[in-house]
Amino acid sequence: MEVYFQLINDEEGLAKALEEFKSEEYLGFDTETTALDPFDGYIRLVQLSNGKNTIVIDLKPFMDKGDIKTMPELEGLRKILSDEKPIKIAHNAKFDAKWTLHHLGTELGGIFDTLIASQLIAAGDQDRRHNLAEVTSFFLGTELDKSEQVSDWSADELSHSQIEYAAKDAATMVPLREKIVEKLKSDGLIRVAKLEFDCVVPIATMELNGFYLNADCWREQLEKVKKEQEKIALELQGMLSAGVAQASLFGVAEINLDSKAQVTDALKNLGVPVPETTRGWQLQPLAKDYPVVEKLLEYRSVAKAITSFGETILEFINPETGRIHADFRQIGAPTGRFSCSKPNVQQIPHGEEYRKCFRAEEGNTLIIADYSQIELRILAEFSNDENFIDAFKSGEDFHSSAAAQVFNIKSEEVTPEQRSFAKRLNFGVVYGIGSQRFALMTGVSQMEAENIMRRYFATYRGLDEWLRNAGNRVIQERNARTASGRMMRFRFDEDDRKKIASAKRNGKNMPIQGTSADILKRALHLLHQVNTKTSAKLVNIVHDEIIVEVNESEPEQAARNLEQAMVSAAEEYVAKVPIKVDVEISKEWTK
DNA sequence: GTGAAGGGCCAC
DNA sequence: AAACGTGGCCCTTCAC
Repeated sequence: MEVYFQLINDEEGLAKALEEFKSEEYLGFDTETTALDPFDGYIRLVQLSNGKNTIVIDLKPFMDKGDIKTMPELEGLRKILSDEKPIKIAHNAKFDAKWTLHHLGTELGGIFDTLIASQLIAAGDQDRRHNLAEVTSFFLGTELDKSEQVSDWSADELSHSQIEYAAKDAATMVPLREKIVEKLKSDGLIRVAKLEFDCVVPIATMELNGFYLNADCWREQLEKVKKEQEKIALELQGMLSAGVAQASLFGVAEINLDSKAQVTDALKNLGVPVPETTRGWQLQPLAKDYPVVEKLLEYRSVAKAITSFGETILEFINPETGRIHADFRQIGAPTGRFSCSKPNVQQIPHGEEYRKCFRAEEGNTLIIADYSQIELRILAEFSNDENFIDAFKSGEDFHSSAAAQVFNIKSEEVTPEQRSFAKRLNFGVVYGIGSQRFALMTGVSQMEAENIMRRYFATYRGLDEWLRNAGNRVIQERNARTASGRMMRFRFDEDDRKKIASAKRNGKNMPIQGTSADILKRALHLLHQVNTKTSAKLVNIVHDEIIVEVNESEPEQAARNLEQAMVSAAEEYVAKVPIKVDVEISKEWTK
């Protein structure tokens, strides 16, 4: 592909080019930066293209003159980027949004993200890749040379090849969007695409904001936990080696407690009926009969917290901001959920000793808000089940209400055991639990488990029917959808019973889990609109939870704003069931 | 040494 | 025989 492009490095050239571009509906948009992290480098090039003409703006000469965040010479550029129109077409717009926000002081407005669109269309197909070269090849059938991507963008003089590469990336965006839009339309993905695009800037902003972790607090807690781990390790070592001591001529044999093979051997030597795997839920039932198993589970839960989050999490504290700027993937799962890494702040253990180290900075406070039972409310909405909906409408403890209905007794007569059955089933049905698993987790016999499940589904006929239909539907259609139209595709052979069973479970779970993700994303958009007018800063999200940091002088208003955004978002998708959001104002990430 | 696979546990 | 959905990250093991 030949591209007509123009290198711009002064005010006059920029003004002239932008004059031509500002009335366009769409512009291809890209940046070249000297680093991947906006805290580590600067923006070298900004490229804009209407498909016919492409401009490559070299920011270096502007930077040499002063602060590019405020200089009047760049006002036109900042405006075209922040305006809703023209819509900027970018691949992984979060990246460019972070850089323009941090270095140009400009919040990107009007986004079409070809990466997100490609992921929506692939709908969970693991074989598809979504880098720009692959996406271009898939939708346009043309090859894109990315060899200059990692070249030195800080050189005084950029090579012709570098500039041409930069121009091509932006120019490709315009025809690429046209092809992608066709596919979004034919797949019924326009609404969800809009939902996702609206979410890009809130997430970019959140990543720049970061989440404050108090390092001293963390180290202190770590010391305590390490001591505890050593103690438990020693005890476990003693209990396990009792079984192999006879085999060792030298007395006590050392067992690597982190080795599944060695631990399994040792357990067998002690006469423990070790199941196929030694995963927690398999071992749990044995814990009450075998103290060594209980000790092992204790060791593993302590060890996990140390190994996974130990010292390494401190390395993620940015020296400039003193905060953790984790990496969020907007479509991390095919259900639409976010995933998070480096570090995964969606996976911090619940224990207060860990969470209390995540807090507001001096002078601020946190607002912690989470949806109450959002997935079950979505299931109630979808299934239209009168009893299930009533249990929510009553406003009482949901699991108790459910237990009362299932066991046909008064709420006040529900025993803790009955509530526990109901609770586990309520959660389990969302995943397509089977009676075997239910029996194992509750400790009742298989037959008893089947009985309880039969009662449960007899109470909630509508729910039962919806789940069956969802399972059948996915086999017919080979896809499942959420309320926003988000899609997940399934591939299986007619006779592959395992895959079919798995697809059925997915067909039940994906619409629920995915609609919950839709709602959270919608809430982030609504929240962002009001946050920009206040000091409130989004700092973390965990699937059904949003955490905002705000000046301690005005937490009540921020809390109301957050709750309002979350409730409104959910009500766009859930109408028959009340939505409940629990809000806490706290200095620390604890409840 | 490095990298991938397997197994395990954390979050929701 | 029978698996309860989505992720990330750790450790061990094993191949090169």
